[in-house]
Amino acid sequence: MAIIRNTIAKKAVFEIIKHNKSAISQTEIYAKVNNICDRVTVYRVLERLVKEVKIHKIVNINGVINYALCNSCEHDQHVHHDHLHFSCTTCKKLTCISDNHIELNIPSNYQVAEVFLTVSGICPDCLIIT
Amino acid sequence: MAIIRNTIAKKAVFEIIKHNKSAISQTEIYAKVNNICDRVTVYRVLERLVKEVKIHKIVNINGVINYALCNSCEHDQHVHHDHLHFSCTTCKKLTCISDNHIELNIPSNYQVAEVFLTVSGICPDCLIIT
DNA sequence: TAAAATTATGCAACTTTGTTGCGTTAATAA
DNA sequence: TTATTAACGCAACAAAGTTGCATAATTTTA
Repeated sequence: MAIIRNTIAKKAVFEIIKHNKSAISQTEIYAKVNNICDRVTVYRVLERLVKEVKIHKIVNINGVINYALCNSCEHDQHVHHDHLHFSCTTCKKLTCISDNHIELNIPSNYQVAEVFLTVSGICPDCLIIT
Repeated sequence: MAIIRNTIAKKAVFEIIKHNKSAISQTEIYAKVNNICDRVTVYRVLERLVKEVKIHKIVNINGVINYALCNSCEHDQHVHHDHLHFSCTTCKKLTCISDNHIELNIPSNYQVAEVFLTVSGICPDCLIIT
């Protein structure tokens, strides 16, 4: 059984994700770590944090993978995250929106694991600029 | 005003997407065109088909962009596709599921454009194998 | 507390996916 | 049938992600 260590790089990456108001990509995270570690390390740290369920992956509408720790699921460890993600087409930011319980109508021969609900459009910040 | 031509490559790509039972990626499409055209051409054809609203893009839960013409929206040209996509974690296939009208609860300061609803899990084909 | 074990890192090299420029080919309209 | 120009192929490039391996750092244990 592998013991996961709490290294400097891991702490830094986690803090960046924690304090970022929207979900953030590997590229953006690497730009923020200020060369305290290698590009590859960021990938490996993210992988470990996901495995530990400290953060989770969210795919943007353009296919970019973002990482976030969602406020709405901080209190419990549910695998099911049926909250909503807002993907801004202007600034490309991905934001977590409060819980949105939805009723699904999926054929019984499909085994559902997770529900991903993403809405595209323009976020409040970008609407102000316009 | 540019006139869009109906070329051999375009017809081939369209046929592949049309006859594939699940959404398909550029890589998979290129593998199927059997060298009738270049890799770059597939990218450009897909771009044109999306612009013509003959096919549309769907992002898989792992960030892979897939293309499909959804049965549920063949009859009308609605920009809003609020049907559901099932993303199989075993075979990685992305399938369109029948319409699933959902009620959303999004703050009024967000301007909604499109709704993307993707469910991950195991598809019927993979369940049989297990 | 020093040595052994093992987790994590850096670096280099590589793969995959997607993009761009430009000269050439081919589809369509006249 | 020719002229126009959209579409293509090719080469080169860029971005994103992965892998192998030697080294560094941390933890265990003796």
